[in-house]
Amino acid sequence: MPRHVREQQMLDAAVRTFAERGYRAASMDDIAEAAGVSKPLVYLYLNSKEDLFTACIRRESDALEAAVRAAVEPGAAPDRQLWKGLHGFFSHVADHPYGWAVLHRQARTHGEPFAAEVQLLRDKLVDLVTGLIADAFSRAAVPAADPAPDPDSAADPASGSAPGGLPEEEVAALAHALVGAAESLAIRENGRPGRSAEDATSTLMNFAWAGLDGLMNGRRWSPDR
Amino acid sequence: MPRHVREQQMLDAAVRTFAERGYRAASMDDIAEAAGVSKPLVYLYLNSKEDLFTACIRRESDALEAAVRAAVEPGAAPDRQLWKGLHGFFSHVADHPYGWAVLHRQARTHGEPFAAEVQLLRDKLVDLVTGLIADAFSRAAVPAADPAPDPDSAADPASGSAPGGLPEEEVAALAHALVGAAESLAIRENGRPGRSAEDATSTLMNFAWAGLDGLMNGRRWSPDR
Amino acid sequence: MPRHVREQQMLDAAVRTFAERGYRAASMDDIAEAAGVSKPLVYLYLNSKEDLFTACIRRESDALEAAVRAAVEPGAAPDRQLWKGLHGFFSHVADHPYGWAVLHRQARTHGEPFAAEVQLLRDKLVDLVTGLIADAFSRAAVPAADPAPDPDSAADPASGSAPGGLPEEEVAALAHALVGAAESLAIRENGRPGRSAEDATSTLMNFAWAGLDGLMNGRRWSPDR
Amino acid sequence: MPRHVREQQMLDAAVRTFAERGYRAASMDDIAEAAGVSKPLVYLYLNSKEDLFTACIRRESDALEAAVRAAVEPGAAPDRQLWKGLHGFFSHVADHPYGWAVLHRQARTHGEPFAAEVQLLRDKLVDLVTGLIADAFSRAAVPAADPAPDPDSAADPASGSAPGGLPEEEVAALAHALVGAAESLAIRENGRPGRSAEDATSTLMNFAWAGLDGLMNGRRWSPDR
DNA sequence: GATGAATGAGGATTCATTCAT
DNA sequence: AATGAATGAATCCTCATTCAT
Repeated sequence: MPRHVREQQMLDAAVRTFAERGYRAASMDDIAEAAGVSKPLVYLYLNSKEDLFTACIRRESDALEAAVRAAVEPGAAPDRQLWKGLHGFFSHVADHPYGWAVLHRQARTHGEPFAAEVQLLRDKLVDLVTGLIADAFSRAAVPAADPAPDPDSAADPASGSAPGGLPEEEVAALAHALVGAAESLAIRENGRPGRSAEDATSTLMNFAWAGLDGLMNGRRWSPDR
Repeated sequence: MPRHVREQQMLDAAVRTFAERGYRAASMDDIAEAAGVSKPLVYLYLNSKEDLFTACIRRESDALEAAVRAAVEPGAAPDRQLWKGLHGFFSHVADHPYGWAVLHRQARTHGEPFAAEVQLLRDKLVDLVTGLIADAFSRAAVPAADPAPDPDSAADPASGSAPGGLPEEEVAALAHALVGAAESLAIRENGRPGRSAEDATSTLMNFAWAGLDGLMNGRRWSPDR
Repeated sequence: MPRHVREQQMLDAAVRTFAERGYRAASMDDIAEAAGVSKPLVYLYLNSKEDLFTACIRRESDALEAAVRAAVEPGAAPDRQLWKGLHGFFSHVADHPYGWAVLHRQARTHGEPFAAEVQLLRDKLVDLVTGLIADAFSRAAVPAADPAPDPDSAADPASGSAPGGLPEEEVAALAHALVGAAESLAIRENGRPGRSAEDATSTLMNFAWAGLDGLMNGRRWSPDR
Repeated sequence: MPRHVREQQMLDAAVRTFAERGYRAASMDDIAEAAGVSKPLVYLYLNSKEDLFTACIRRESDALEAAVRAAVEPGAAPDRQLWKGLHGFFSHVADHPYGWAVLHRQARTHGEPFAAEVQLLRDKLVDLVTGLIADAFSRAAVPAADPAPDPDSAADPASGSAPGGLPEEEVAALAHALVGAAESLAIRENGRPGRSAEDATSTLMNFAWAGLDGLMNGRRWSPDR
C-alpha cells in the first residue's frame, strides 16, 4: 500500500484515538492498532508521538479553515457572510467531531508546541470575524453619505478605532466572544439529537447579530443605566 | 499540623501542578514535593490521583460558583444581575488562574468522571443565566405591545417555551453561547495588560444584552433577510 | 535495607553485567535482576543507564588508583617504587576482573562522557610513571656529582628535557608504552592459570627496567645501527 | 555495478560507521545510508549484522597483517626486522584509523565471536614477535661468553624454554607486552601533531630493544636487588 | 502524624530482519 | 541487481501505588 494512503489512515486513527482518550492517555499502541498497522510503521512515517499529534492538529486545522473559507460568499453583505461562515463552521464540526475534539480540547490543553498550532487557526478565524464586524460597522455608520465605501478602510489603523465608533480593541474582543460562543455551542450541539448545524447557526446569528446591530445603532449598555 | 490545613496545602499544590503540567503529566511526586510533604501522606489524605483531581475540581468549582452567586444582587433588574454575575465571574477567574485552568482546560479534557464534575458547575451557571434571561423575557413580554407574535418564529408552543416566547431549548443554547463567550473572553483578557475585569464585563454585556434585548423585542435575523 | 548498601549492591551487579555483556548489550533489566532488586529502584537511586555506568567507572577508577597509590613506597628507589606500583596494579586487576574489564574495555569504547572518565585515571597513572622514570633518569645522570639531588628538579620544565638527556615528550611516550604494556599484560594474565600478579610484575619489570636502564646508560638503538 | 565493488563500498561504510558509532550503536540503516544503497542489498550481500561486522574485522585484520608482513625484511637482523615491522604497524594504523578503531576498540569489546577474530590477528603478530625475540636470543646465546648461566634465573629447563634461556611462557608475555605497548603508542601518537610513525617506532625500539638486549645479556631485575 | 523503601505495569522508541516486486 | 513496505522483539524509562516502621 502506497505511503500516502497509509499515512492518511494513520492520521484518521490518531485523530480519533486522541479525541477519545486524550493526548497523553492515547498510546501509540492504541493508535497503531486502530490504524491497522504495526507501531514501527507509525514511527517510520510520522516520527514521534509529538510529530504525529502535530500532524493531526495541522490536518484538522487546515480542513476546518478551508471549510469556513469555502462557506463564506466574499461579495455578500457582512451578515450573510457571517451566517455562511458560521454555518460552514458548525457543519464541518458536526461532520468531524473527532477533529474538532482534537483541536478544541486536546491541542489547547497539552502545552506548546500544540497550543500555538491551534492559536494560529483561532487567530485566522477571529481575524475573519473581526473583518466582517468592522465592515458591518463601517457600512452602518455611513448609511447614506458614502454609498460605495472603500473596502480597505473597514478598520482605520491610524485612529485605532473602527469607523463605527468602536475601538479596535473592542471589536477584537467582540470577535473573540463570538468565536468563543461558537466553539461553546459547537460542543453542546454536537451530540444533541434534533439540533442541526442550521439550528446552531440560527441561534448564534440571532444572538450575535441582533447584538451587533444594537451596537451599530448606538444602543449601548452601561451598568448604571 | 492539623489535617485540614495540610489538606488545603496539598490541594493548593495539586491545583497549581495540574494547571501547569496537565493532569496526566503531573506526577504524584511533583505534587507531593510542591506541597512539601511525602507522597504516602498525600495518599493517606486523598486516596488516589483521581480522587485528588476530583477534590481539586470540586473545590475550585464551588469557589467559582460561590463567587458568582455572591456577586449577583437577587432583587435587582435582570440586566444588572447579569452584569454583576459576569463581573464576579471575570474577577474570580482573574484572581484564580490556576483554578480556572484546572476547570476550563484540564477537567474537561480528561474524560469521565472529571468532565461530569465541571458539567455540573456549567449547568448551574447556565441555569442561573437561563433564569435571568427568562425573567427578562417575561418582564419584556408583559409591557410589549405585540400580542400576536410571528407564527414562523421559533416560539413554537408545541415544545416547552419560556415566557418570552422563545423555546426553552433555544434559551438554553443562548445561555450556553453566553457562558462560552465569557470563557473565551476570560482567557483572552486574562493576560492582557490594561484590560480589567470591568472591561471584559462591559464588552460582553454590550454584546449579549443588546442581542438579548433585540430578541426580546422580536428582532430576529434570518438568512434570506 | 538502607540506601547506601543497596547502591553498592547495584553497582556490584552493574559492573559485573557491563563487563560480561558490554555497555549497550547489558539491559537495565539484567542489572536489576543481578542486583536482586526491581528496575525502578535502580532508576530511583542511579537515575539512568548513563549515570549508572558513570558511577561504575568512577568507583572502579578510584579503587584502582587507590590500590596503586597504596602500593608504592614513596621514599624508596624509583625501580622499587615502580615494581611496587606495578604489583599493586596487577594484584588489584587480578582481584577485580570485572572492574578492570569495565575500565579497560567498555568505558573506552562507548564514547563520551565515559572515555573522558577513564582518561582521567590513565593520566594519573601515566603521570605517576612519568615521575618515576624522570626521577630514575635524573639519579642516573648525576651518580656522583650530586649525592642529594633536589627531588623537585626531577624534570626541568624550562628546558623541556629531563636531566638524563631525554626530551620530556619521549619520557611521556615511554610511560605510555609502559602503561600500555601493563594493561595488555593485565588482560592476558588475568585468565591464565599458574601466572600470579608477581609473575606479571616480574616479566614487565625485566622488560621495562632493563630497557630503561639501558637508555639511562646511553644505550640507544637506531635503525642504521 | 558489479557485486564485488558494491561489497567493498559497503565494507568501507560499515568500518567507518562501526568505528564512529560503535558496534551496537551503529544501525544497519546508518550503514546502508553511508554506503549509498538500500538495506535489503546489504542483507543480500552480507547476510546479517554479525556477518557484516565479522567481514569488517577480517578485512581490516588481513590488511594490517599484510602490512606488517610486507614491512619486515626476512633475512635481516632481528632488531632490524622488529624495527621494520613496528614501523609497518604504526604506518598502517596511522593510514587506517577506522580499521584500527574497529580492530582495537570495537571487535574486542563486543564478545564472541568477534573477540576471537582479533585474537587470531594478535596471535599472529605475537608469534611473529616471539620468533624474532627467540631468534635474537639464540644468536646472542651463541657468541655470548656465559656458558654457565645463573641457575636462579628463569631459564628453567623443566619448562619449554626458548633458545636464549627464557621460558616460552615469558617470551610470549614479553611479546604481549610489546604488542600492548605498540597499541598504546599507536593510539597516543595517532592524533599527535609532529609525531610521525618513525618517532613512535623509534621510541618503542629504544624502550623494547634495550630491554630485550639487557635480558639477553643476563641483566635481570629483582625486587630485592 | 509521617516517611524511606520498594515495585507491577505500561509507554515511547529503536532495530535487525523479511517479503513482494 | 535492487528496493519500498512492513514488523516482532527488545530497551530505556516513568508512574501510581503500597508497606513496614
